[in-house]
Amino acid sequence: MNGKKVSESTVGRLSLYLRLLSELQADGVSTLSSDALARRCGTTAAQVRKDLSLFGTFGKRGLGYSVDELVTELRSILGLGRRWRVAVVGAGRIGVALLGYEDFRKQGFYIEAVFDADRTKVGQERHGLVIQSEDELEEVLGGGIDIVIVAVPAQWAQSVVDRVVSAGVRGILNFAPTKLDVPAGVALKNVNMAMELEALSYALASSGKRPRAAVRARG
Amino acid sequence: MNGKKVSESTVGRLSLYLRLLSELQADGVSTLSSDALARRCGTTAAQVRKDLSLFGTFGKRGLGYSVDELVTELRSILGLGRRWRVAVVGAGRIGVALLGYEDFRKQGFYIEAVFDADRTKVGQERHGLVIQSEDELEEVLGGGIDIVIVAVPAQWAQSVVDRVVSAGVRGILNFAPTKLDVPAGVALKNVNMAMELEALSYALASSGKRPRAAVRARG
DNA sequence: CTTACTTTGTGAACAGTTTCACAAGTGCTC
DNA sequence: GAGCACTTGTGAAACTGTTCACAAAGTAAG
Repeated sequence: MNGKKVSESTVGRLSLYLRLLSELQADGVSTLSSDALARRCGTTAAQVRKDLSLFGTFGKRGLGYSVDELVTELRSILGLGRRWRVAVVGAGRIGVALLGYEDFRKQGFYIEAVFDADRTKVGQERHGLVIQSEDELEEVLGGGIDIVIVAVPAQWAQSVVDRVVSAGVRGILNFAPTKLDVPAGVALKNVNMAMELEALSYALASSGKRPRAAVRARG
Repeated sequence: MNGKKVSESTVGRLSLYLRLLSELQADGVSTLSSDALARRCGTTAAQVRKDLSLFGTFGKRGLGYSVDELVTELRSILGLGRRWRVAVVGAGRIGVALLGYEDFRKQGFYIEAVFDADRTKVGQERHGLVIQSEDELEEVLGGGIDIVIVAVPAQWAQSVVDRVVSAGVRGILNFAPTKLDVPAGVALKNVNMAMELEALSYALASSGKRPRAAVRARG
């Protein structure tokens, strides 16, 4: 492994590679070229090789990559070799939908707590978890939660994030449609569905005006 | 407006600007400099001006931008001056959660139909919409649906997309954690929550090893 | 009207990412 | 083991997106 910096897009592609390789592994495929992987991920062979080369030398010339080995390496690179303890703040529609999302658990992300500010919800059960009061946020998060998913209305998101950060959490996934500030050293990712719809709106509206404005998102 | 190409990141920022400006407009702010806007959006003044300059000349030198005017312009640029007719395919947890998401409707995205392959769900009501059979997909979509949100399990997503595209829909928002192919001329956007979590995992895992690996997502 | 100050719009410089192109390594066959 | 077909890893080139820096244009005050 060399010490070059790794871009966000590279990390995104690594996730994609891993997902695909896991499927192939289940299908019993043992070896794969960068070209075959690239084709299935909608990228190029050179891109695949560059991405992987940031972390080491995993391929065999003339042969390609061992699927098993690459799955192992990618899981290690992405930090998926361990159990990540996750909490959800906000037991609204989105927050609750995430509680039951099996894909998270499959990759080692275990949702262990869910909070809501609404006293009438506190104590109720959702997908096997009892909704806790936001008053208990600091106490519970301090017990070793790694990642918090923020699914509260936009106007409260920043204050929730501030509390979460001061409770020592260093990874945040934000679903509130607003820009959040976190101190350096805290990783923040945003899922903004309204923004994606607006991007579609833009693509559709402008493709009507300009002759060729096809937009294809990566992976 | 000049004919330069507009990057995905620019479009994303335009959404952000619009959201912020709408808030300021509600607060009665009438005028704003690129620097003030940039600061609130986590970008730079030059970036704001470059983004806007792709579409026209909206500012007044020495003064800044009129909030009202810019809101109008951005809505027009993003194609938000109209009602977009949306359908959701997949009435699972995520699909149903989206039906009740008020933010969509606020920006002009109206969810008018929801489909599921599960016969036992068909006919049931969710958030005021009756779940329809996927057999009716082509017929209903042909009635003028602009955008389809795909919220089905990954292994069925591609076949749903193929049907949706051949029904004439040209905008797709995909929540299935898989890479989809669409023909040129169809706009596809992906929301991949598992991938975002993996990016957090990467950031957290590697910040433990390397001295300074703070990751701050834009927006 | 003139001066001082503010802010835009944009060409040019810079930085980051992707693609190209090819030497070097590997397996297979004869 | 020599020749052939294939594929990797990577420096260099091309491309894309961001930041800089400044002329031009506007406001405000005296």
